[in-house]
Amino acid sequence: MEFFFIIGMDGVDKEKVQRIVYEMSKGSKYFENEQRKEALVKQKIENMCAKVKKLTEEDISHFQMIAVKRILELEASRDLSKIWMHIDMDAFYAAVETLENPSLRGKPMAVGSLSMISTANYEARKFGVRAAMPGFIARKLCPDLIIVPTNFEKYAFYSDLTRKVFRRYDSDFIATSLDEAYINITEVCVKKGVGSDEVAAELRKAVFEETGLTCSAGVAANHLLAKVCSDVNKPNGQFVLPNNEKAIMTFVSSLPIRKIGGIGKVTEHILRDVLQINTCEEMLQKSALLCALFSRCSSDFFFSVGLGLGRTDTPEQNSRKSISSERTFRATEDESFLFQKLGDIAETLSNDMQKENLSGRTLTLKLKTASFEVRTRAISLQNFIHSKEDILTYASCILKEELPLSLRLIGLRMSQFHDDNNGPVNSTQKTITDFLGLCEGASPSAAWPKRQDCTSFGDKLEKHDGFHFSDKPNMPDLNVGYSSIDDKTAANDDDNHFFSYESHHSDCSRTAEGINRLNDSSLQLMLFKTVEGNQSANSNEPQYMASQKQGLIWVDDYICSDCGIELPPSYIEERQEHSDYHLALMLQEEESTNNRVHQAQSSVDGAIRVELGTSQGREDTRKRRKTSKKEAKHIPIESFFSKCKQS
DNA sequence: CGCGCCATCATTC
DNA sequence: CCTTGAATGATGGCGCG
Repeated sequence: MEFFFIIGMDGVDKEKVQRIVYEMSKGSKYFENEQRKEALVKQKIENMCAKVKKLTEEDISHFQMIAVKRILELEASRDLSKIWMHIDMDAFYAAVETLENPSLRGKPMAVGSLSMISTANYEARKFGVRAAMPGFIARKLCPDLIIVPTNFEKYAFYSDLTRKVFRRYDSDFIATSLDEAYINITEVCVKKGVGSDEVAAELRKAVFEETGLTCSAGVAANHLLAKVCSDVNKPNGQFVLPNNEKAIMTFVSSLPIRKIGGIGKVTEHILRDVLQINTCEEMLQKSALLCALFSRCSSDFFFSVGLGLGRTDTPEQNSRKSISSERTFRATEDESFLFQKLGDIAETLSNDMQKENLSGRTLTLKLKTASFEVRTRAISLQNFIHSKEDILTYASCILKEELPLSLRLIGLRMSQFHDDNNGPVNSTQKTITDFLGLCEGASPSAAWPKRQDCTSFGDKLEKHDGFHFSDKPNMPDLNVGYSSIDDKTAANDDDNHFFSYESHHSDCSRTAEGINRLNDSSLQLMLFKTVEGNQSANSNEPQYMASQKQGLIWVDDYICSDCGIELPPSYIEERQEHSDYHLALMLQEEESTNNRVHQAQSSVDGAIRVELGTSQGREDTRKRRKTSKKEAKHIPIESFFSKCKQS
């Protein structure tokens, strides 16, 4: 298992780097978790392979027809009329630190901490030090490494300087982070009557003169390609991909899929191992299979990649959809410590929300256990909250349900905003006409995960909701929707510190009154409790469960006798969970037939969770549900947070 | 069935 | 000092009207 792909780094002893990373990692809880996740990906890949094998000739020709049709549609939407430039600052944080402390120049150095590196300069990269690598491993790779703590104000300051330059070329340029931006230079090229290569060189020169920092530029017909191009001659270089189809197709034909924004480690792995897709070109060659295996949205994205299509428009500014705060600490079970942390997080979250005058009605608690397993629990309220007290009241309520547990991270996220200034929920909503306009502009999304606007198309104007967009697999057009994740530094100068803009929940104290306002969701929580109470009174149930566990049969040591799901013998835990699931279902049925009020049914979750809570460690309930029914295909992939970055 | 809601996963910097 | 923090979107299950 490798944590980092060592890409294009001449002079790096890859073998040695990998060995050291492995030595440092193996045996740790983190490592175990990574292995667990890897196994799940492998399983998913096997399932998909099986699915491919089962496809008949007819199936394939059927999908082939669909694929060809969609590819033609996409091709027809190609827009070569714009010239986009993507700018990526070189080792930005490290470069800024070096600028302010020239003694660092020429020495291997990284920005971050011993637990995590944000950016490494090029000297450090020679040793294999990378962003997203923990500092203690980086030190092992490069004992002389200087690690400088992050200082975001500095970076924001220099980022602003670069943006002043960008603005001169495109007043509507799109900043995607402190160190990256998309700039539409179509007009500038025309006005100055020069080629895009000259414009790029000029802009980079201006950036250097006004900031002392170097950057790399990529020029192409759309965002997706421009971004790839800016990486080609990094650092301090540029690459122009001419706006003609031939050049684009040639470029794309040998391009490894991993270079594309939106295709990460897992997707790369799946595409390679299931369909032998390594280059973007092969996305088109395997189009029928892609159609067969992936959703419309995903397969269309893959085809776009194969065609070298991407966004060509400047989306209107998207407003924030959620705000969150989280903290990692040494794993502990100490509840008073955990609740104190929760309070801290609630406070920073509340402060952050006040800065932007936000109020939300969905609160999500995020936990990471000592074994690196991530769980989230959310509640939606009827009213909008923003005060520390309110947040803490509800958050504590959810957290209690999960304890006891050894945790290494707690996080809180608020979403479903009510913005004071703009009236209820998201006024910057697109109208249907806007949506169609976007579609006519054609371009499929530059990044894969963009179907948000399709959804709001179906919605009424105000309905837009932040956290989750339900699915419409059969929307007429894929598309578009863009998250211009601008930094907090951008434009939030509203110094309105209204503590009570909605009188009825402004100064609610965290105890009595807070609890009184508990609504539906909190009611559900209460229900959990009720069930739990019943259960613990019923003390013979655990044994009953234990005896039943052996009752379930794995046909051919592989297939569940009850629902047909396939789980290899080596998946001991998963099997255990699976039988627990059936058991919980049974108990559930028993209970509901035994006069149980419909309330109990509506909290299946709670019931299942509680039962399992006593039979063994608390496990996730969703997984069980997922494995129910015919849904044997998708064992969920766990997320990786180790990255494969090069910049 | 469509929608709201929840949980998990993937991705990015 | 032993694997970050913030944000977004996709996907999919479940319950409800």
